[in-house]
Amino acid sequence: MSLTSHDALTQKLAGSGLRNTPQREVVYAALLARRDHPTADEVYARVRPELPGISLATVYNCLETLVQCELVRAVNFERGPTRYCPNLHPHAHFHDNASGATYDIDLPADVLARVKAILPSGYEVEDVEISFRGKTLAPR
Amino acid sequence: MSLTSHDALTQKLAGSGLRNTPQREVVYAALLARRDHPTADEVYARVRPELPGISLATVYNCLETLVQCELVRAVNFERGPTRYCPNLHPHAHFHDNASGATYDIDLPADVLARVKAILPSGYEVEDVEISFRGKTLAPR
DNA sequence: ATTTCTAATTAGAATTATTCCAATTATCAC
DNA sequence: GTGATAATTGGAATAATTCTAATTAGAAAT
Repeated sequence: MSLTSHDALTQKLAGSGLRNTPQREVVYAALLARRDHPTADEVYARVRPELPGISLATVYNCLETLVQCELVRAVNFERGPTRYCPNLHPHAHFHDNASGATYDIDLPADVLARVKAILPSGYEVEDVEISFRGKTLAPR
Repeated sequence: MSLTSHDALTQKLAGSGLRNTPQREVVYAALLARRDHPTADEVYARVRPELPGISLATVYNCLETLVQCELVRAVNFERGPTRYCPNLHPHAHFHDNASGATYDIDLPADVLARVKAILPSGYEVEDVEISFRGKTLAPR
């Protein structure tokens, strides 16, 4: 992990009164290294070579912590396992039926605004999730 | 269940080469009767008085069948159990953090079109899901 | 440096929602 | 009615996640 993302992590954690740890570092680094929306199991497999003693429970804990301090987004698609995404820009997700892959789709601010505007008054939105399902024609 | 929804069900099922059954009838009727996005367990509880011998597995089967023939939508929110919705108009969902309730939010065609338009070419969309999370101010 | 306090991690058990399976029952076409 | 197929059933199995109690590590205070 680069110095800046290490610092960003430490700082964000401190902001929530949490410590940085080797486990949180490698989990976050794994998400940054391959942004293919891995599951907790996949993250576990990727960090074990780096930190062989880490447990799956800790991977779950670290991922949850990263979601809490808003460095990572949890992505759910139908009944599949939760996937994790370090992309903090507003974006939607596209799930390829055939391959099971998940792609980030940039979400322009004006479209996001239009979507939020469909809510009647009295609904106070904290989070919006937009996901597509379909097939992709060319390799991405 | 009204005569027309009975017929609609029988016809839709026939269209997919499937039979209508007492189990499918009561499950569909339960969804139409209370449109509060029940889980499979909740549907099971609601149909048992009507059809005491029905099994939970059958409730799951019926719900899946109804989703397949497009009379019902399956709604997933984060890691919660799947909920079921007989509203076929294009709509989004709003999840109230406090109560856990799910509300349908009408989705105008132009907004849906704008959302679909964020996809680059090469992405062929089959389904869009938009969900909000937040709190509601007044009782709905 | 040691103690102390709390946070974080760990291994494994438990839970939840769902799916699978093999056996029975119901229905349709003939 | 008979045979073929679809649907249902109860219970076992599964997958992902969460919980729990015990241990370890780190920071702060002495």
